[in-house]
Amino acid sequence: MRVSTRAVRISGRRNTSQRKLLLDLIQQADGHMDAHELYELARQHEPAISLSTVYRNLKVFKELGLVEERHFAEEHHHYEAKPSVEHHHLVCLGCGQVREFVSPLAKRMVKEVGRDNGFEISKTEIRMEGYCPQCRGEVSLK
Amino acid sequence: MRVSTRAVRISGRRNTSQRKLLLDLIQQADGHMDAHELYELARQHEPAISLSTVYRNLKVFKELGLVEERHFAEEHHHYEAKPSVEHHHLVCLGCGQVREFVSPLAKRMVKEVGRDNGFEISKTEIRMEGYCPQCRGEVSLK
DNA sequence: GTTGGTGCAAAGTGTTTGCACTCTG
DNA sequence: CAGAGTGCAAACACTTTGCACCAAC
Repeated sequence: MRVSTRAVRISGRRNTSQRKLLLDLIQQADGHMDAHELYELARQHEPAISLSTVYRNLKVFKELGLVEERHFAEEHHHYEAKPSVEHHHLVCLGCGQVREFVSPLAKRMVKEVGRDNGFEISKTEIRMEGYCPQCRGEVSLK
Repeated sequence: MRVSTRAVRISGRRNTSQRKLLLDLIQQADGHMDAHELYELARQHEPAISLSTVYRNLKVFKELGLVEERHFAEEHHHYEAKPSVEHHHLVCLGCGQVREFVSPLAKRMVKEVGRDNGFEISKTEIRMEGYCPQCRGEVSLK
C-alpha cells in the first residue's frame, strides 16, 4: 500500500480516504472481485461510499497499472490487484471456481506470436473453461 | 448453411426466415461482429427485423455450437461463426484491427494446464493486445 | 483557496423479457 | 392449429456523467 499511495500521489491525484480504502481492499483480497463486491466490502468500513466512487477509482487504478480488469464470464468485469507474476485463469463450468495458473509455454507463445505478426504485445489474457476434478467426478466419470 | 439448418431442425427449433438470414450473414462474414452490426446487416435484407430477434438467435446459435461469443474490448460481445480451426485474437490498441492467429504452442499449453490441474478443458480464449507494425512505426519506432 | 474527489440521481449502454400477434411444422 | 418465434416497448444490469458540496494539498 505504501508504494501504491505514492503512485497515486505522483500521478497528481489526491489520496482520499475512499481511494486508500478501496486500494487496500483490492490488494488484500486474494482473488478477483467485481465492482459491486468491492462496493459491498467497502461499505463495511465506510457506509456512505458510493458505487460511482468505486467505478471511478477502479478506472484510476487501471490507468496507474495497479489493478487489472478481467473478462471472465459473459457478463460484467472483474478486477484484481496487479500480480507480480503474470498468471491466467481456469474457470470451472460446474462449480464456478476460478483457478489461477502460470505456464512457461504461455510466455513462449506470446513471444512467438508477437514475432510472427510483427506486434509488440503489451498484455495477454488467457482463459480456459472446463470442469474441475470434483465436478468431473459428479457428472460423468469417464 | 445446409448443415446449420439441419442442426436447428434437429434441436426441435423452427427455421424461420429471420433465423436463416442471421445464420447466413454470420457465416458469410469473414470476421467477428457484434449484435448491432449483425442487426444493421440483417436490416438490409429484412428491414422489419428486430434487435431482440438478433439477440435471441445469437443465444440459440451459441447453444447449438454454431457461433462463438468473444470477449474483446471492455464493452460488449462479439460473435463469429464457429471456425474449423481453433484460433485466437490479437488486438491492435492503435488502430483497433483484430488479427487472428493459430499457435501450436497454444494447443500444447492447453493440454499441459489441463493435466496439471486435473481439469477437462472444453474451451480456451486467448487474447493479446499490443501494437501492430504500422502503429508501432507511427508512435515511436523503437 | 483551488480544484480534484465525492455522493447522489439521472442518463447511457448493451442485453433480456412480457405480451399479443404471426407463421412454421 | 398448437406453440415456437417475432416485433415492440418496457425492464434490466452494469457503467458513466452532471452537479453541488467537501476536503486534500
